[in-house]
Amino acid sequence: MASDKSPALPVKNAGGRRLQNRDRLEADILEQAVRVFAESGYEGASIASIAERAGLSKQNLMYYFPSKQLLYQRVLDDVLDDWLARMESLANEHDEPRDVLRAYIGAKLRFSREQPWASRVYALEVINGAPLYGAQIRDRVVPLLRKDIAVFEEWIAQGRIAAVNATHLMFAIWAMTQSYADFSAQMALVLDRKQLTRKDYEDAEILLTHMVQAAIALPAAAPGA
Amino acid sequence: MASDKSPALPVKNAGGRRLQNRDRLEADILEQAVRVFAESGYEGASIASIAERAGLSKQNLMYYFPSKQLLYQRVLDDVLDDWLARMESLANEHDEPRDVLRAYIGAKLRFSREQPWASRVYALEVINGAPLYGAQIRDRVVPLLRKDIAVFEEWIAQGRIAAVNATHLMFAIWAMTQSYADFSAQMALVLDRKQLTRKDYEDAEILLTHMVQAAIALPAAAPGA
DNA sequence: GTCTATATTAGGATAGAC
DNA sequence: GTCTATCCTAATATAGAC
Repeated sequence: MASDKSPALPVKNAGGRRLQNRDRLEADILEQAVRVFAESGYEGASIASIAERAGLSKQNLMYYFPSKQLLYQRVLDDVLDDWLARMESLANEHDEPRDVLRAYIGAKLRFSREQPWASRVYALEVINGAPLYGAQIRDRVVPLLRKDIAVFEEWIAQGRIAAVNATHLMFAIWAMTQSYADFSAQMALVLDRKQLTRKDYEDAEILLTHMVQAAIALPAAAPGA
Repeated sequence: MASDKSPALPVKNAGGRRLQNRDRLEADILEQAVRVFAESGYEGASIASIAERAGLSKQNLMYYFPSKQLLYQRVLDDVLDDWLARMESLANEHDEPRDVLRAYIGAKLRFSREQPWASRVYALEVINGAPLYGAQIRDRVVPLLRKDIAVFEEWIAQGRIAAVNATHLMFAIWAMTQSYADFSAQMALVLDRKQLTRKDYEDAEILLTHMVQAAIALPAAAPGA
């Protein structure tokens, strides 16, 4: 009975895990880390819970990621990499504003649906005032948003869309699409489901596209001009 | 210099504080608690940091709020009380849909501006899946949202607004207004300010009102109908 | 190069002093 | 009724074993 409560199970870790290469193991850790950080926030998340889900000891995890903060920043780096890769193909001079915006909303919504943990980790960091990742946001996200806003303003100057506040329009698009990851729990309660369905995302895309397109629609041109 | 590093300062607490009545002291604690929870999340917030800001020891704080979870729930209760008091005066059968929506957006934006910590604490809870407050959200928030959505649907049935998806329209309004508290850090970075100004909120209100009103505008009626 | 035993601090909570 | 000294667990991180 003395061995009954033996802590930390010196069970030798079965030997199989350690044979997979480092990259693979790091990927496993990061996959669990993004979920745990999304569920509890940076300070609430514990190395132990991440390690447990990834199937190794917390001390072992810290061999691969020497500190909690480094792990967290790596998680956010990956979140941004994924998001930027999806979004940068848009907002070119491109075709019609309507089509560009439809594609933009679709891509952002898809990210919320396919990577809800990533969206939430990012949102948590921003809500908390970006204490640990503000510099990266300033360097990698803000320039992109500014570039998109400049595109809107160009369209306005060319008379292709209505003269709305381009900055706040961008904020609105970001907020509406982001909320389908961040606020999905409340949405599911309103819709009386366990979680949002594919159909819900389709309905969302239709409404959001309609809202943005209605907002930028030029007033019906006076026929005689 | 030996006293230089004395921990915990057994300074007798000055005697003045304890003379104020319990209600006043609880209000002080709650005011600091909402800030700390907003900055660090539930698990990240520590009793010690809340107590320190409120000017008492953590053990003493726990005399007034016996557990962290009770303090947290009390904070969220107060957040909801404040929010509900501001919102329930709206969404009556009321005048024109345009005016009702303008007032609704204005009130929700004002809450984001005046009570950013309250908004953020609530948002953090929802993002984390509402593990500690889901029942209250279901009982107190969801019915209100459903009622508002039903009002939209009534308007649609009466042909007073365009036939949009009322549920997602409500989600969009919530997301856009909420984001001026939750994402203000990122917005400030984009706008290159330390924090959002009154003018920013005015610009926001104009754009959001325009977006929603454009979305619900009836297609230009055929003149001869 | 990979993993584990150990140190150290800070967390929430209780029992007891005033 | 109000506040404080103390307990115990769990957190991150390091030093050292294999």
